[in-house]
Amino acid sequence: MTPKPFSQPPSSSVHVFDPCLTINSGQMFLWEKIGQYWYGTYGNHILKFSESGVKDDSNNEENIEFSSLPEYNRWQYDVFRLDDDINKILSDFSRDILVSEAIRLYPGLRIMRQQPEQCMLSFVCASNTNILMIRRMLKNLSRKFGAKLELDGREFFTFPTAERINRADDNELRSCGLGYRTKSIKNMAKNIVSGEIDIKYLKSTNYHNAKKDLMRVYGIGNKIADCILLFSLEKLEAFPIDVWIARTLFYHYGWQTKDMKEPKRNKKLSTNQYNILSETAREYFGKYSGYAQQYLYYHIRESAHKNW
DNA sequence: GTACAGGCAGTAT
DNA sequence: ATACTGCCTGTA
Repeated sequence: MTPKPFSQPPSSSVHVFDPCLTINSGQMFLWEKIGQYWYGTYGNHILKFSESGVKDDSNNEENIEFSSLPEYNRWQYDVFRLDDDINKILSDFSRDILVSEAIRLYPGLRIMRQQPEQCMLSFVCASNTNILMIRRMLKNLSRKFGAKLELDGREFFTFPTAERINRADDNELRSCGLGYRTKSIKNMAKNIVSGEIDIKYLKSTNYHNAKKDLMRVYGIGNKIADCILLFSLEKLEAFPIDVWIARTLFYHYGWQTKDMKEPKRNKKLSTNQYNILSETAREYFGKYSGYAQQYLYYHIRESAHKNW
């Protein structure tokens, strides 16, 4: 399975991030727009920014108003990854036709940096379900186990800590709509509290070590581990492969592993197939493969008129 | 009623 | 290594 060579020259245009587009891309679950403001749950913080100013003066984000509760100074640098050199990252793989098309259509799309504990507890709920359902589960969890904060005369709930989830009653968790994921989130929380899952270590070690460590937890498989690594543990080479990405790798890139005749439905990727495709993607897209995945994912979902 | 939605673990071959 | 199966919940 040799990757096709790049077939387009690198793009040299300037890229400016678009927070709204980024939030809408399905990587973040607990953000909502109320009036002209976006509000997001980030661990024990509620983050807020104004939408106005993004479109009119797209060359700087100075006139976007950012705030938070409790105070988190300049959170946008962490959360919107303004520390990334986006032009360098995009030029790393923008010669690929499909990704460069996605970059042209959605130049403001980015990856957001999530709070690791929240990210782990969130994505462990994301198996075999859709984004609407994930949102519902996480909202229910926050309402039930998070702390209530008042902002702009409205109630918000922070995301529950692992410690709180760990001592939550199974039936209470289940009543949030988790179903069989109850066991998974409970195990995730337990592993975080006990220190079996050590966020500092996961951040500092390399991609493969961190992934191996994460996948020891009940409920964390290949895909969910990659999401956690990409969105919260600084592993930009992580390339999560869901059914959509798998179909794209098959139909567009022609990267079929043995027996992957038609990944239409029922045909789930085996662990081995996942690993082969994942490695192939990293070789092809480079050390920022996660960004390429995000552009691909958004593009193919939009083309399919999927609702978020 | 049936099919499907951004997987994973357990078991059998 | 791969194939098959069950699984909560909600919607079309």
